[in-house]
Amino acid sequence: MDTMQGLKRTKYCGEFTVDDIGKEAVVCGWVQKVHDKGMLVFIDLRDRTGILQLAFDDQTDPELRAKAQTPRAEFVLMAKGIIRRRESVNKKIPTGEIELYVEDLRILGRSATPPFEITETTKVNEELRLKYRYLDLRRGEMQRTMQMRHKIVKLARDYYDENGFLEIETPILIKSTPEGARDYLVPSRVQPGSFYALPQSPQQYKQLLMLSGYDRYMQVARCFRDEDLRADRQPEFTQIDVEMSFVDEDDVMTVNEGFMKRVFQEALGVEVQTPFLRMPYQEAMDRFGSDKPDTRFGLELVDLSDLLQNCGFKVFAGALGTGSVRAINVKGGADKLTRKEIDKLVEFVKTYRAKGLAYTRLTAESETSSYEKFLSEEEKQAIRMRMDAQTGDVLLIVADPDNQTVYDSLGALRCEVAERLGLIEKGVFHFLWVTDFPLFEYSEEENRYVAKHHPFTHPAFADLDKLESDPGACKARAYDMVLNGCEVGGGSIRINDPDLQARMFRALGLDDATVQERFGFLIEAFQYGAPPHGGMAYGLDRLVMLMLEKDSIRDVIAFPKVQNASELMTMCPTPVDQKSLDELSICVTKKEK
RNA sequence: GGCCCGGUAGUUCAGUUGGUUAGAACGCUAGCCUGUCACGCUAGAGGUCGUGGGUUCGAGCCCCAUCCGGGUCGCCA
Repeated sequence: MDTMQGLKRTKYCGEFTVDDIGKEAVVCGWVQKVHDKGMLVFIDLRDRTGILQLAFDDQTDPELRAKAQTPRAEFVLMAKGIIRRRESVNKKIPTGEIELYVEDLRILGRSATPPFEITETTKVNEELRLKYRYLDLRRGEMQRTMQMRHKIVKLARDYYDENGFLEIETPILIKSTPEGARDYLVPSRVQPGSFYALPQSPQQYKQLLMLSGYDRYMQVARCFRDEDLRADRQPEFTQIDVEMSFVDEDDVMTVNEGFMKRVFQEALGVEVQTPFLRMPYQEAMDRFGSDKPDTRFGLELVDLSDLLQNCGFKVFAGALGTGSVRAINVKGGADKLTRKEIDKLVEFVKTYRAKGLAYTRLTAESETSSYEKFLSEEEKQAIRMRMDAQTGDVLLIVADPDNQTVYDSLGALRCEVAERLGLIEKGVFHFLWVTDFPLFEYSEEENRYVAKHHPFTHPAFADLDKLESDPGACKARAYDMVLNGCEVGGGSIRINDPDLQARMFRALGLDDATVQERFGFLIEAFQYGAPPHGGMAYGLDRLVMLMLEKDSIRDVIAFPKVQNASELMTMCPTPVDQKSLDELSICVTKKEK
């Protein structure tokens, strides 16, 4: 192998243009492809900017030409020569009109045959890509993704800086508070039996920073949650975390709409209209069956409950009272939604606990329905009228005594149908705020109310007197930023009154001792002049994923984890040796495998 | 923890009703080639069909278990 002694790179491969013709140049990179024609040798050299062709011909010193025939894919080369115009142009690449006519070639690194070809087009199993992530990251698509991610983070820092925000780092080793998601725990060596937690978010620290008078804070913050993974969820992820003092909802929303406008403009060249639509939670549920509605298409939910008060059909009648009967009309969907397709949708809604899916399919030839025969002519007509049912339409109905089940199943169904029917336009970005969330939700598992957002969320002013008497009816001063059916960010105005915070903890069923043990420092801090404050946090990974229209969050993270929370390259987590465990006073009782 | 999908050369895949020696393309190796760029030509190597068990005269194919990966429900203040 050679050294790079005496050579210094002049420019990246992709930066050369016809203006460089005649100039001497030194380039370095990885071998994309060798075209060995015997007397003519071409090597495509790749770096993070693109590809430049190295050329050797019959005028080249035979020894050098022979050397040029030895590199294989992914060898690391450095070459000195003269940029010249190509005899035959390759219109497919930006540097296709020029080449480097090589005078000095150095082989700086050899490569084994890679487990997969590193090209733009080769399809490779993700499992293999992740095992060899360092090779996968060489691909142009990943290079562009990482560069875009960098740009978005830089825009965040620039934007918030220009608006008076300070980036302040908060600790990674923090106190464990078992409210909410599971914590990742870190054992303390010097205090046997005690543990730190990794932060699920910098929530409490950023609130304390407001109390300390920093007024506007932001952080690109790594967060950890020990919960099961999804296509859009990783156990460690990055938040753009923002907090402001002396603000209300409008202030937080306005400054963050500004960030979206800026980042979409500068990173993607997309104009985002502000202010965003604001939609109360209940409206989002009633119209879209979701608190993060995808507003890029219609298929809105329609409540049929009032039409079926005296209905003889048990499935519908049984849903009334505690629940409801709701439907979507798939306009003109009858050709695509065949009986067989509808059967699949029936199975689909069952995953959301719906017991079934009633349908009416109206084609020019026939009208088929799973339920109309159980209804009176008046009821049937009333439904069709309300749904604006016409020939070519398909009505899909879910009835359930639990409203949440109706919302969940129909909300997911409308997205599924839109996907199958191709109703979702590419390259469009629909933002909205969902507001007026419930403050609490009832946990069947814990048999008590739990905070829907987190326990520091300020209740709506109108509901302050209902905190104890009717917690289920209390609204929160919380807001989620929703983009194309995905929650990209969320936040709230926080409680700054220690008495109100204490009432909140009591409403959550936490006794004084527990509150003191878990949140004592916070309550105490709030005795010392806490300003009104609020903020929000973005899921950076999700934002990047949506901006680049990727299907998986793993595609925008350099070294992601797979579904069982392990990393396929290093194979962590791994058992540790007994000595390490002893040092930490840890005894492992259950060993897997 | 539940449900669904997948696992066959290095890679991406095909493999009929269970039937002889498991195929293709790309990649790889060797040789040839004076403008290639999805180069071309000639020759060649390469397989524990994820793993274990079972059914059968016979299993890549059927059954059971298990591992790995993906999607999803629960979970994710």
